[in-house]
Amino acid sequence: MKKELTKNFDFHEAEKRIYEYWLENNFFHANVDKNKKPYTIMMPPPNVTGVLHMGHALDCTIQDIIIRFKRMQGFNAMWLPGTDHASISTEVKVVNKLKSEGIDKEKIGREKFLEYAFDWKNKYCNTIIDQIKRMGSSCDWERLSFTMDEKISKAVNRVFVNLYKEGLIYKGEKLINWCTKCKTTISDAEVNHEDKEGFLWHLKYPIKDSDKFLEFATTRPETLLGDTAIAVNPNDERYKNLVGKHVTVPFINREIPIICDEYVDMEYGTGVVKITPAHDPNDFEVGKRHNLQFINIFTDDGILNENAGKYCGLNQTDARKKILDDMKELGLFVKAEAIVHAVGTHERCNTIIEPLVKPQWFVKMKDLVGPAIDVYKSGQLKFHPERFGKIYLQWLENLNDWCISRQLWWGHRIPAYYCRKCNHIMVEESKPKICEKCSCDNIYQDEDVLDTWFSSALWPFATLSWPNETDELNYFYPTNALVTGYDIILFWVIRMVFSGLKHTGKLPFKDVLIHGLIRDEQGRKMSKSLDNGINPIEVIDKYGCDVLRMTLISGSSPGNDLRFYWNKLDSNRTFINKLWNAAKFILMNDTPSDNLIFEIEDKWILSKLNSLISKVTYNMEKYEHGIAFSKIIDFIWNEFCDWYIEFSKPRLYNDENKATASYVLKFVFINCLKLLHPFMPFVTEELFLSLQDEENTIMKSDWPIYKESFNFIKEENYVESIKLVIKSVRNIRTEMNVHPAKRTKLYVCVSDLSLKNVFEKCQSKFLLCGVDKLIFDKPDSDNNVSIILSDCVLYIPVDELIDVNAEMERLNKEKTKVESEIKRANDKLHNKAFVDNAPKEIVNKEREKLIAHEKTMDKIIEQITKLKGGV
RNA sequence: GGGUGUAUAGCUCAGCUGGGAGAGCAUCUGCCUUACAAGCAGAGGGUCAUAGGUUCGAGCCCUAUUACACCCACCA
Repeated sequence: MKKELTKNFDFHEAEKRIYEYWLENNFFHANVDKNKKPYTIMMPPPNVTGVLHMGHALDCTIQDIIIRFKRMQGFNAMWLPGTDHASISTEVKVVNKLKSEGIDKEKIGREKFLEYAFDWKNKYCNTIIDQIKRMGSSCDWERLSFTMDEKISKAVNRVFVNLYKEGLIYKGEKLINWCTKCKTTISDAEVNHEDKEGFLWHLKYPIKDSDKFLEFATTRPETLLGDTAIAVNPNDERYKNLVGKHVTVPFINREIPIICDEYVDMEYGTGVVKITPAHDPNDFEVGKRHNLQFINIFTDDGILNENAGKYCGLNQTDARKKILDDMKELGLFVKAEAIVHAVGTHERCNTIIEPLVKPQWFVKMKDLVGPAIDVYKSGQLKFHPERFGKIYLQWLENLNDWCISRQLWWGHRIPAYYCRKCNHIMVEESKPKICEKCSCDNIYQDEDVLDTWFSSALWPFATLSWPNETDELNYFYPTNALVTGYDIILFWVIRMVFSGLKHTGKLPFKDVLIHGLIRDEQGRKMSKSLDNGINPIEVIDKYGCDVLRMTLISGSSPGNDLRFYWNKLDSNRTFINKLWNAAKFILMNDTPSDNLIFEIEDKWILSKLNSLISKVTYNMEKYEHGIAFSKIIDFIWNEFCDWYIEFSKPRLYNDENKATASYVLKFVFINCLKLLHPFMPFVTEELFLSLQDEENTIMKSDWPIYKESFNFIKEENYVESIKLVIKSVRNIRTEMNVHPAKRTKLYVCVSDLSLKNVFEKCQSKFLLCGVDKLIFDKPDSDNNVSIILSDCVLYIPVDELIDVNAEMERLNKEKTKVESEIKRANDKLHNKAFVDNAPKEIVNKEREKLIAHEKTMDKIIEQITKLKGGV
């Protein structure tokens, strides 16, 4: 006898114990094994900025489902976990924390600051790892990585040096996005464009050697202090005669030329644009084309600098106000027009981005994007759902050079070294001892660190010790699938693809599985500011990990956002309970296997299980987890529990071929547990262990396989007929308010002899509808309610006299229903086009339906005639 | 300005290759039947956003429209 199960599943105790058991036995670890096919997933490393949220829980759940599925299928499955240093995000948090303790980053200096940052990292990293474990994730903890690990730093340096030597990384003075709050550059991808209400100011400059003015429009009047030209469209007749002349910028009395450039839109504003090459991306380009001067008027804090003359020291808002006032005073103000325009802000702190010209490091994208586009177009790289491929492509085709230097401390310091004496730049993996040009030893390293995504881009191979040609790298790389949210396709997926192709010559993964975001009950994004985020651990504490995982998977489809309902958790919990109780029932009736003789319901459920296995496997392979999962639930609840277990009871209790019933119960249930295991690892493991004689983890059991020999079509049909009779009788009894406990006889008129035999043999099954005796004959008395099915007529005897009129009415209603069915089928079959064009199976199916309905109709009419005779 | 997604039962959402509209929750009715009341049995509830088109046949494919959401973009 196996161990008894408690009343309910105690997930608190079990989850802890089972996870320990898995760890102790090293089930998650995968070694290089050339006899087995590898299956690899690299976990998108969560940022060490804080605790994990529901989105991570979804991410982990999907990956764990895939990896457990593949492991059971016999792959050498390896899921590598890790965390990301998240350069700017973490640095901002650490700076704030220090600030609250009265510590100033600049005062303590780089090294001390990094100590604090590592403390922070260690703290959150541990929390994150605990969270991932609580989610049941079967990742290979021995391979846990962090983006600032030595091996990854080594890869980062190697990549930087290689790209530099190939000319794909360069240092250049370009207009970059500057965050005046974080005091660092950021990449284009980190800039959000928000529509904001503002004004289009119409101002004018005096034209030199003339008493006329040139009117222009601008959204940023304060930048006029950095103007070095004013531009019109070359085709604009209005201003043709002015081109080549000069205007004077007031306050600083700078004379600037009137130039023409295609970029100017004649229709917009006055068709005249002031050009501030140092503070606007378009103006920057114009400035380069026309060799204009670049005058920076801002400090790194966004305050006007000494180039701003008397406005020096003012912030932008004050400067704007003052300049507009002064322009009015000078009579140079025309009007203000209210407009809505896009303003770039930093996605992390919402500060308005200031475009500035600064020397920074860039990755030249032109040569790198090509291969990344090719792998998609040739079908090597696949997105699920497919539509995300379009987004991938759209982004790749519009990429500008990637600004990778950041004026921060937390991150990979740029491996560029400068000679103090001759300013020579050396890019090397480690610090050169002497300057290769002047041989002096006065050398210092670039102060900046790299964009955090520079290292994430190398994640799939850097974690396996690239550039070392390790066995691990050759075996586990390229990986198989990448699972992530749609919000980081640009930041991460694209960069991993071109980096993988460039540095390893291989596509880092073939399948990209994109999931949606988790929203709150009202459909809002979960965010700190709304304080509507839910910690997955809170849910796990309350409901258990399996319930959380079910909730994240069921009723969702790939790529679509998902609302998080507490309500949904309750309904999922009931399934665990159902499963638990089914197991209890099976254990209670466990009988040693004997000579197995399968009865029709055994064959029916085995056959059903067989097709379930095939369908579920198909959906799993296509990453359709929600569909696969609901099919399993449906089978367990609505076929196995509701019917098979009920069918088995008379056999078990009366010892009629009990051994076979017990065997089939266990066999089917264990297969269900296996199918369920990727979704709900804990409860399935607990039950699997309880049902086995030996301790044998479900994790390493074989994924069920479809078997042709388990197809029992005939038996499936017989049992479906029995079910139909039972359902029909139940329906009538309820309609007639017959107490469920009341037992009746059932008269059955069935013409098909083999079906009659089946019914005869299965008498006990009809207890499920309160029938304790079948009589294969017409009843003597007329006091019956009749049920007409296509292959049989049933009569339920009633005690009281039946209301003939009511019974007539009921039969007539049935008749109308069947009539309309017959009409529908007839219309279809008389439609020559349908018969000629539709596939044969469809037409045949329609014919069969018609015949069945006609049979039913005959019987209904017969019954009605009989009733009429009685009246 | 360009692009993508969503619109199906009161609510939240599934619907795989085009072949009689589904689930969970909620509602109504009856049952504490020896695995399970976190349960069982039964029932009601839908013009699949709108208008066209393709097809023998459309929730699904095509075109247009409407509403909502998101992404990209330098119009000063």
